[in-house]
Formats: sequence, structure tokens, C-alpha cells
Amino acid sequence: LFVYNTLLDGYCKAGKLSVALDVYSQMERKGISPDAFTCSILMKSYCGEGRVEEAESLFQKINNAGVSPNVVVYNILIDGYCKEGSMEKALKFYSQMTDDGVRPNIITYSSLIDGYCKRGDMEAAMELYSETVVKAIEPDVVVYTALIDGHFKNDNMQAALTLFREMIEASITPNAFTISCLIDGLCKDGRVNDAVKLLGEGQTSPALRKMLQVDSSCSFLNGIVYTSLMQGLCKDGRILRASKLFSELRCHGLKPDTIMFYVILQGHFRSKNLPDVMMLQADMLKVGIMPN
RNA sequence: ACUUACGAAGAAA
Repeated sequence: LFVYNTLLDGYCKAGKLSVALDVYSQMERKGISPDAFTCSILMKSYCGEGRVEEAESLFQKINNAGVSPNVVVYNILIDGYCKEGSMEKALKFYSQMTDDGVRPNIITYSSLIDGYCKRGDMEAAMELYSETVVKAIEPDVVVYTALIDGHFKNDNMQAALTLFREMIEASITPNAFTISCLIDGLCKDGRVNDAVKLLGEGQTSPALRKMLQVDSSCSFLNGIVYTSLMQGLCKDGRILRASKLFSELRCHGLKPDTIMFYVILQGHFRSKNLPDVMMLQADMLKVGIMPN
């Protein structure tokens, strides 16, 4: 069973669900009965392809076969429904798991919270956040990051920054995800300068690093942060600064991807720099990126 | 050290 599960997980992670399902029926033929691991591996793959209904069927089937769903199995189903925006169904399984005596954990909450954030229902998201505090399920960096991102995307920079502060006060260390949400949010709010400043300080100032409680090995300057900054600069008409960032990517061990090229191209178009557009196009082919 | 399963970030459509 262990070997089969490992194999199933491998196929699923390689995006070959159909092969995994073949292997699964082979298991059934051999009389090897699935367990919660088997169930969660296949369900996750179904959800990843947007086939949440089929994940639920499998859930019911295995449930009927006498495998009791554990917290991971429930989490996958709940997250699947959250990602497709069906919060009602997600909540249904959330209460079902509670009735089954399966305790929701921080991952359950972060799926639900992110689901509400993506739907723009920050009130519901914040309510669940308070619930974690009440139930003594410590909110972690993922929950805070989802909420910060949600607040920014729903045009509430103040709430986002307040949560960021609270998170640090709670001694939760922001990671690269957290920082990229902050930077992207600031940029989209037209505060590119603040974003650059925050990053610059984070790179150089031990004091800020200490305040953010990150160690020196944590680099926030990943490709996503660069993209946000470049887009912010472009929208601000500062295509030269953006191009400069773009050209220094390599010095930081990053390589430009399709999205970055798109952002910079768009910037040149905005500034009507047709010659630069042509040059970029050539560069793009040179580094082996095909326009999509 | 990790080692069968679950949650958060960038362009466009």
C-alpha cells in the first residue's frame, strides 16, 4: 500500500492523473484496499484539474468502503471548493468534519480564509481569523499572508498594514510570500517608492531585518517581487528604472520569464519606445522564451 | 536533515 501510494503521488504530481487512476484500479483488482493517503492523493489531483465533484465522489466512495476521512482528506475537499469559489459547499464539509469529530486545523482555516479573500468577502475572512484565535488555533504566516493579500486586493491598504504589524507583534516571521504580497500591494496602490524603500532597507539594514525577524539568508528579491516593482514603475511612467531592474535580474541569480518580458514590453509600448520593443523581442528569443 | 497526502504571492486572457 505504501509503495502504491508513493507511486500514485508521483504520477499525480507529474500531472498524469489518468495513469494514476489506472494504477489505482490495478490496486483494487489486486485486493489492496486504499487508505486515507490514497484518497487524499487522488482527490488533490482531481481538484488540481478543477474536477472537484469527482474528488467528492471518490471521498464518498472511500468513505462508504469504511475508510474514515481524516483532517487532510477534509482539507483537500474544502480547499478544492474554496478555490472554485463555492464557499457554501466548503462550509458544508467544514461542519461535517466537526460533526465527525475531526478537528479543523490551521490549514482548514487558511483554505477557508483564502477562499473568502479571493471572493472579496474580507468580513467573513476576518471573522474566521478571529475564530482561530478563540479556538486557540494559532494563525500562522500563511494565514496572515492570505489576509494581507486579500486586504490589498480589496483596496484596504490600511487593514493590510495593520495585520502586517500584528503579525510581527505576534512573533510570526514574514517570508518571501508575505513580502511579495506587501510589495505588490504597495505598487498597485501607487506607492512604488515605499515598496522600493522597504526592500532596499530590508536588504541592507540589519535593524529592519531584525524588526522583520528575518535572517540574512532570507532573500526577498525573488522574481515575483521584481515583477511587481517593474510593473509599478512602468505604470508610473518610469520605464527607464524598470528596464534597469530588468537588466540587473541576472546579477541576483534570477532569470527573466515570460511575465517579466510582458510587463517590460507593455511599459515600452506605453512610452511608445518602438525600437526598444524590437530589441526586447530579439532578447527574448535569445534567452529561449517563446512569446505566448 | 528531508523523505506516501492538505493551505498563501507577480502579467495577460
